[in-house]
Amino acid sequence: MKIEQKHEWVLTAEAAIEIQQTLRTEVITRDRFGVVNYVAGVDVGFEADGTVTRAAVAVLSYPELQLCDQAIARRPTTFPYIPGFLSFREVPAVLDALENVKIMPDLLLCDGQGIAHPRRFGIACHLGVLTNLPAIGVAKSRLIGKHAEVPDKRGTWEPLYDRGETIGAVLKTRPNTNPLYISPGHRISLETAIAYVMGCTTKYRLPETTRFAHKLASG
DNA sequence: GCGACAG
DNA sequence: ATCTTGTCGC
Repeated sequence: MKIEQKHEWVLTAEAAIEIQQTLRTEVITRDRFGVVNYVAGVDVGFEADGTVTRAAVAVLSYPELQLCDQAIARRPTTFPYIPGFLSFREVPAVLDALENVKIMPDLLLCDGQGIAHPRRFGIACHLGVLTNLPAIGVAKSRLIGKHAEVPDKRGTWEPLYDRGETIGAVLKTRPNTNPLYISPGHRISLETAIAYVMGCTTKYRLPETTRFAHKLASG
């Protein structure tokens, strides 16, 4: 897959904010996709004291969740971890990995937030807009927003609010474990995003897509 | 000014 | 993210 380069990756914090505010206007939070035959999990790890970024993409069949394709890419780390700017650190390597995938996924499950972000442009939005693929933000912890406590039962969820709007959902994918923070990344609604995350999750807290991608990105 | 803060 | 064994709880 060829990916259009919409902007530079070597930037100042001010330039990064400008890019987020520009690209956020392209984010679509309604369902704009057809049949989903393949879902992909995306994850990133680091090597050599963090100087090398390693991205992994795992493509699974849906709804069977069998691993069908995978790709890994390495790239020098050029951006530090700053809350609110995670995509500038991880996306370049992920795009490299996506270009090496043979089976193009119909949906992306990303580690991190979608619109549940200070400027409504988390890593799932950034990846979705640059690839034009439907994307969901699946985070293991909260970046922003408030929510009620989630009942301890698989499948239950509570809305995540910020500044008067619903920006995501706090979803219990498994009893006795911390919930996941789900938010639309691109071309998908919150309700549909929740349904697909549940559809990709079996007996563990994390979706199978994320679990496969994590194995690849870690060793 | 004082905390909070995806991976 | 990463450094890392055993251990607590369903």
